[in-house]
Amino acid sequence: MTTTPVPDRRQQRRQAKVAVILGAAWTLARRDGLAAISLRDLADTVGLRQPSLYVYFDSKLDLYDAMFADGWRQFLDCVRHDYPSDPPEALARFVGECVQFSSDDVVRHQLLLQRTIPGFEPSPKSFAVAMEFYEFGSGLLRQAGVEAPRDIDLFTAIVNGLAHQQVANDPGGTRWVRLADMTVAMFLADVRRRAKPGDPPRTRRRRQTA
Amino acid sequence: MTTTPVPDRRQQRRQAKVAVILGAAWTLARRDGLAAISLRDLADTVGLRQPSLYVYFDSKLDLYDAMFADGWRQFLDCVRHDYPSDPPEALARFVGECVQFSSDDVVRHQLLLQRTIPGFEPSPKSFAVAMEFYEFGSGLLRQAGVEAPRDIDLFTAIVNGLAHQQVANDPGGTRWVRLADMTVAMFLADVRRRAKPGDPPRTRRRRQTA
DNA sequence: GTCTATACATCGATAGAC
DNA sequence: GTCTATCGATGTATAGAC
Repeated sequence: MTTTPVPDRRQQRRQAKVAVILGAAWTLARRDGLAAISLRDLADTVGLRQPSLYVYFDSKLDLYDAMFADGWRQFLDCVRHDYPSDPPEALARFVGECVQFSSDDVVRHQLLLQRTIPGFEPSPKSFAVAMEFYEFGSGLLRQAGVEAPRDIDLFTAIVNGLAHQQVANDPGGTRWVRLADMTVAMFLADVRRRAKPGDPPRTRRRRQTA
Repeated sequence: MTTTPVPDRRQQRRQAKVAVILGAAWTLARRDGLAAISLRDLADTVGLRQPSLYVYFDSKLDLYDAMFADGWRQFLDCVRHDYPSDPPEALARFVGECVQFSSDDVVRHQLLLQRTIPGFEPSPKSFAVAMEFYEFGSGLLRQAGVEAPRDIDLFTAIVNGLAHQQVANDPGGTRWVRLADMTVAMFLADVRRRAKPGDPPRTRRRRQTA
């Protein structure tokens, strides 16, 4: 969505080529490691010479930035669907899919959730995609009755922890994915337990749009 | 502990120099990023020429391996002390210190707990130090009545999650460190709740030595 | 052990022709 | 937009003097 009312053909061709390059970059990253991507390898893969990549990306860090946004879009596409009407059930489903998503691609998980590339900082535009994901997850949490910042912090830590352990110790498997339901139940029970004394009526906000 | 009964002076001098180099390597890693360490920079810092580093390390990956073992030793030194006699209390203290330790040095946390350096795999000797830490933590867990592999998996995920969020979103702060007590209480309550029906008498093992 | 010197392959990045 | 040519820096490694 730029300000151009009719995105012309060149822009479309360009974006299509960018998508091809990004796909090749992910493949190379999975093969050699995220930090070990070679721009010459990448150029070869897509039938270009190395300097020609600079037509599409200002630098290698700019390539990482595009991959960062691309990865969070994949994440959003993965979890944005219909959920069970029962909020706790929906939350458990969401957590399981998050952990599975990380497990499915280790280097993607590294780029999105760990900060390991020296000098890389996501641009505001790319970071906005990550925030969109965060807002979506916050909506599911809210519907399950979780709104305190402290509880949200704890929740993000738990989900990240499951994903991290899955990626680090059982990549491609389901050892921690399988703990999602049990973990969400533990978390929600604890939130309710701590909210019991007094139990002030929660301030209902307007429903989320996501 | 080598097989040499009396480690001679040269070995001591050598190990002292290795320690100096490692210290400089950590400093450079904190400044430039873990993957961005330059062996020429490192040599300059300790008053050596680049080829001379090869007297102490076989390669750059071998340097990372030494840093890996060094970091886990630091971790062990940090958490190996007297603990409250109450096991849940001890466990909470332990978790808080783990998260704080990660928060204190982001690149150290990256090297020890994330696998981000392409091609780096800890040697068996270095990995043994990490296992020693794991055994120590398992001992504290066992004393708190946690022995099921599933519960241990969940616990490691939770601790890692707190540490990761602390490092990624509030480096050097205490935002997730402060959640340690509450989180351990939540975890132990859930373990007890799930163990309630039947409650088979736990097989008591001999007390840990650590 | 440490140095000088050198070699090689690879990397990100830039200049300028077409 | 794509290319050739080139740059400086890097990691790795070796030879040989002291």
